[in-house]
Amino acid sequence: MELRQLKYFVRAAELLNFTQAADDLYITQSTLSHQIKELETSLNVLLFDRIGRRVKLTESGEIMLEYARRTIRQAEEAKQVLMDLNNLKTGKIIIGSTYGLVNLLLQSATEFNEEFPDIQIQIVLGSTSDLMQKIRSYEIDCMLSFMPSSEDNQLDVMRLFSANLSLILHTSHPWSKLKKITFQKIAELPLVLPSQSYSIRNFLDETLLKNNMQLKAKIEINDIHSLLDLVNSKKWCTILMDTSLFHFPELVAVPIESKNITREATITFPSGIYRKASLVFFQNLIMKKMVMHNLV
Amino acid sequence: MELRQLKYFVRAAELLNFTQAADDLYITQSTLSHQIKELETSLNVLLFDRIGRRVKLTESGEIMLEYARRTIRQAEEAKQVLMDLNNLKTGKIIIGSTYGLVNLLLQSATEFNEEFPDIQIQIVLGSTSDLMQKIRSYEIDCMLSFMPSSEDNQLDVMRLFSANLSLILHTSHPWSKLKKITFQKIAELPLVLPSQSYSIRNFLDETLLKNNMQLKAKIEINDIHSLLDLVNSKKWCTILMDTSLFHFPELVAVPIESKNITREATITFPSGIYRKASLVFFQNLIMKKMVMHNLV
DNA sequence: TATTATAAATCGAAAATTTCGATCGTTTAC
DNA sequence: GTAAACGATCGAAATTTTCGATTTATAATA
Repeated sequence: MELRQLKYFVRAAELLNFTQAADDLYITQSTLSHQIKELETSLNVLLFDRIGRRVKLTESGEIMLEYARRTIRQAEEAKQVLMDLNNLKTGKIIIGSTYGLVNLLLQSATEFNEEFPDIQIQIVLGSTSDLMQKIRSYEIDCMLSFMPSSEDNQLDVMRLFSANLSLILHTSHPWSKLKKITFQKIAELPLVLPSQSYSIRNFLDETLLKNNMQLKAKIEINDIHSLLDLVNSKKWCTILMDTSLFHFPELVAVPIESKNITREATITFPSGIYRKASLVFFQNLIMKKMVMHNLV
Repeated sequence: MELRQLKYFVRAAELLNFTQAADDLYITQSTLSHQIKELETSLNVLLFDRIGRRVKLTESGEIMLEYARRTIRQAEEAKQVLMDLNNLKTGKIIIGSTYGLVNLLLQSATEFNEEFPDIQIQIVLGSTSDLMQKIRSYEIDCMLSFMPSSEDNQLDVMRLFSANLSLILHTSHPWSKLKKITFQKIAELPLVLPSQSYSIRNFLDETLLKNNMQLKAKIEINDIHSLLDLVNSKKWCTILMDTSLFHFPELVAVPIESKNITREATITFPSGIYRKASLVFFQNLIMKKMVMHNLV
């Protein structure tokens, strides 16, 4: 058993397709096939069921996948600790985010880069559940998301700030000074809404359902920035979390009058494993930003 | 970085002598030298200080040693879990013991072998501190010892039974029916004592010191069984924990009247890591034996 | 049902890596 | 000052890994 073989195995187990996995690993399919077999021989166990031309993990394979990841992780942690020890500010951090928080993330990423110009920041957008799965398999270092405080003790979830479902208006709009607003009133306005691919949209739809309300969007769009551009043009309004307004000084958020319009933004790490220096810095950066914006 | 290199590194770090380590690993010194250098290159860090013809670990090396062991351990755990899953009752368990408990261990070993004839039992005798160090570096699977309940949360210590410092006599001796006896009285008897290499002897000496007492042994011997043979010949007495009497039906233990004559026998595992099926069986065996002998 | 496309296994050769044995250069011990 | 001990280095040998081509089996399609 060698780390190389474990890495090959993990990728093959993830893709369940030797050809693709081999491409991904920049080796040939024959090499992968051979090395998997070698690993199986050394463990004296079959890791894959070869059913015809397709493969699936055996029970042993499922278990081995977990241990293989842990072993690789342990080795990478060793390397990272040594790098931190030597104050080597190089490498990469991979940060997951839901669409609703990518705005916040991008700002922090810029500041991060000023401190660590040689550390690459890789951003992975996805749904909360996508990202949680990636955290578990160590594919991302941390994630930003709106999340119901989960009881999973494999995850280290920290609260960042509360966000309220709000009507987003241009300051020139007569209602922009309101302290709050009802769904009934909103129904009168020309609405642009984010498309279903955003979790905010699901949250809005659920909230409407609970309130026995309906809202029809005149326009749907799958890019928050473009959406806000539209609102900025004074012709439209939208509904977003009030914290999505970074960089639009002429827009205001009016909280909606209803129950359960609050969501908690969180940053999540896999728990119990070494947190590299750069990642700790990133975490502090994000949290400091929260304080600065009085969002806490 | 490969597991092979980590294994080479760990052995070299333990022996701090490449030539010896290479012998131990059944490779040549040149191979070891080369592979260590390869590892250092891949980590971009020096693991050893080469001072003249001698080597010592760098700070990075010390840290790496810990991570290397963890990584190797994780890989071996994977293998073990798969073996357990397939009900493969083969392999090896390595059990540490202090001299005072090896008697108990040997009995259990015999029973263990009846259940798992294909699992090799390797017994490592040593002092409590020796063994604790070996537990920490995963050299032994568990250990039997008398131990003051340690607060180390890296160790999983379980109590087996209490043992009292006792005078050991032949049943024919007039004092053999006594319920207890003082050190003053014992001083009148012809004593054989275990030599300083046994922890029981240290414990006895400390207890005497606390009681402002002295005892002179006529004979000292570094083998408990031979010592008991002498006592069995009716000419001698000795002082041991009362639980050391297995297999000598004609000997009795008379507890000594004094404070702090009790020690707790314990079985200790490294905590938080997978315990293979055979080891769990061994643990149950030992604990069941305790119940059977009413030692709990 | 025959045909085609897909995917893993297998085989032999090439490439790369690991290992070895011999030797070199220091350092330590006597 | 000499000999022994030890790690580094070098080139060659052995082993392992990788590759490309081919085979085999299966699923999809005509």
